[in-house]
Amino acid sequence: MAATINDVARVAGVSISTVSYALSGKRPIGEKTRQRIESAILELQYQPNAGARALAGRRTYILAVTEPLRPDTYTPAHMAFVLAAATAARAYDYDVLLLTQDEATGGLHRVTSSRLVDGVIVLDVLAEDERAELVRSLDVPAALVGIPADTDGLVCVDLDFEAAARLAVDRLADGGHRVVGLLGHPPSVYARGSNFPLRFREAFVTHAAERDLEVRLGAPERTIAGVREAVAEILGPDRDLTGLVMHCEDTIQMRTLDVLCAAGLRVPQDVSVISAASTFDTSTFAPPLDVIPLIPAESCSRAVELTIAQITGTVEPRVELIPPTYVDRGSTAPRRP
Amino acid sequence: MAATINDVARVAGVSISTVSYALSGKRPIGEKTRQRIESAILELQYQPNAGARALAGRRTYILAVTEPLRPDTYTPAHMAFVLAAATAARAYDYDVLLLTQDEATGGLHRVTSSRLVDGVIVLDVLAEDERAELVRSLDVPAALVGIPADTDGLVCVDLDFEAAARLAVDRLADGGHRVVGLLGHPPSVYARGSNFPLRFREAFVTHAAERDLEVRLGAPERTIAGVREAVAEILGPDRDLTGLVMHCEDTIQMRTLDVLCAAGLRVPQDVSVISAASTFDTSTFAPPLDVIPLIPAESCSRAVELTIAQITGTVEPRVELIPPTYVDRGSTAPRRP
DNA sequence: CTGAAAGCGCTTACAG
DNA sequence: CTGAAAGCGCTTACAG
Repeated sequence: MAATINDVARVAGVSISTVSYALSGKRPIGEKTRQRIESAILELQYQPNAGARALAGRRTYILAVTEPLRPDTYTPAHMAFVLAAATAARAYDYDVLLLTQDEATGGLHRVTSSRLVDGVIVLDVLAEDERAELVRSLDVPAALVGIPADTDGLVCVDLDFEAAARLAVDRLADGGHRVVGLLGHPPSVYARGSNFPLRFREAFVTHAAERDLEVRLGAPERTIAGVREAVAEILGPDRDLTGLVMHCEDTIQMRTLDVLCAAGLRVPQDVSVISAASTFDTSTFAPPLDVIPLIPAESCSRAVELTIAQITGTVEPRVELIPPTYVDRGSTAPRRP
Repeated sequence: MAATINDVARVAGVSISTVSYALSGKRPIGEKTRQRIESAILELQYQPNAGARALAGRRTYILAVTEPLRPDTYTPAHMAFVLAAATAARAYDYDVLLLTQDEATGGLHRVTSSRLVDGVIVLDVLAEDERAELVRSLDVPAALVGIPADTDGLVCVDLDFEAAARLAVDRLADGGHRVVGLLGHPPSVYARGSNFPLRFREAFVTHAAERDLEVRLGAPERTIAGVREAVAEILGPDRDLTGLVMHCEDTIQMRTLDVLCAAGLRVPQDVSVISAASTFDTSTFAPPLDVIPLIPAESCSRAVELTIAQITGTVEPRVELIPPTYVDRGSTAPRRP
């Protein structure tokens, strides 16, 4: 039914190897020849057979993307990464095979050893992640978006969460704030061993100490009551807190702003607020928030790049940290006496 | 490097065709033979090469899943469908190739005509959806989850949203409620041409008229202010509304409950509330809500089933509507005089 | 600049 | 119940 390379060769009056080389560009083709091949391809609507190409070329042009999507996972952010990975892959003419939960390791094993995929992108990496182990032992082209506890032999890419935390602290300290708070993820997220919330929190505490700030930590549940409670606690009985950093889901951030507003606290006049390592758009919040963005496209396209580099050559194991940037939207101000 | 079927055959002392048949089960194998083959496979850690299998067997065991993930799309719900499709596919030993936005039609064309995939699952179908056209003209095994305006020649599966709307209306009407409201999606969702919100709303209005109810419609924005405004409007100046159906995102539903609570209205004593066609868990809401669930696993596994049936045989074009069910959690009560 | 041919690793009639 | 062999549709040395 579908046209094959033989059909194209016949119609163009050349050999199939010439057609193949014309397609891959791996050797020079005469001008008239290339024209004849091109029109034959158009005429026949030829599309190379993926299976044959994979078998002969030892390359499927498919990348596995594993994203466990665990319960309690914050879907929009994780999906943003899946999407970014897919988009980045397409930019290199790769397709993406989606591997989810139950398949975390079994599926990875299956698709790599059957050569269904040329490489692997690992998303939502835990500090202790069996997928990291597997990738290491499988010795397959791969990149992790996130940093496991043991990075030995692995290629990892991530936002520099420690630097992001320091950036937020410095912004507040430089503004003269003395008492600052961190509103983090729900407790279960820290318990699960997701590594970046911990990395952020530790760096936050450490650097705040270095800058001589008093630090208060909150880990609110998603409910309105949970947020209200955490905010009240972090503000303190005297409401002496004047700097607030939020490293959590958009729902919690929006609710926090609701709560501050209801409490009669103005941003930034009474409290300076920074949204840290956020994947969502804080410019539509009321008020718009200063943000240190976490850009999925950035880490994912680098991860794809490094994976493909491994497919076509060699890449030294490494941990690449992406430097954070600060976007000012007027939600911070110097502390008022 | 990796073991091939030839290695297995050699180690087991049989021909490669016997190994192949042992693997596929397409012809009976002697007991001792099967044992020898099995242990050879284990010993060599043999995994059939996907490319070779695709080429010779004309089957890749991959399904394309297209989910545009448009801006303004409600990610968690859509992801739930992608996940459900992936899970359902794996149950049939199929993998899933993820096709996103820009690739809506171009990608579909590419992966089907290169025989990269055996079939297609189309998610988040619009009333006018170019993917529906494409699937029709490509004549590839496919199923849509959702109902386009023109279903001619297509296989479609979806929750029966009309029946769901009637179910909700009947519940309220039977409880003696006379003034009922529908809190729907943000206006942009209706504008976009997503078909199920419209199907639900129309059936709601029609059936409420049949049951002699006064109907009020709201389409709030996601913000707290937007919800507050819509709820106030729907309650009416006299607050004579006693039945409320919500067909919208969880954020809006949670905020609506906040607003009702703040207004001093109790559920179900003052207002009976039903969550309709919801993919999320309403049992953790305060209060837990009666729900007519929309279960992604249901429609997706049926869609996968019908697609695979097309791959292996013939399936008549059809529109399959899944009957809704009602889960009582005590958020509705008879109207008090 | 181009072609003839081997080979990638399977599946499946065909034969016994 | 099992084997020998053709063939799936490409890529890529090898040769000219």
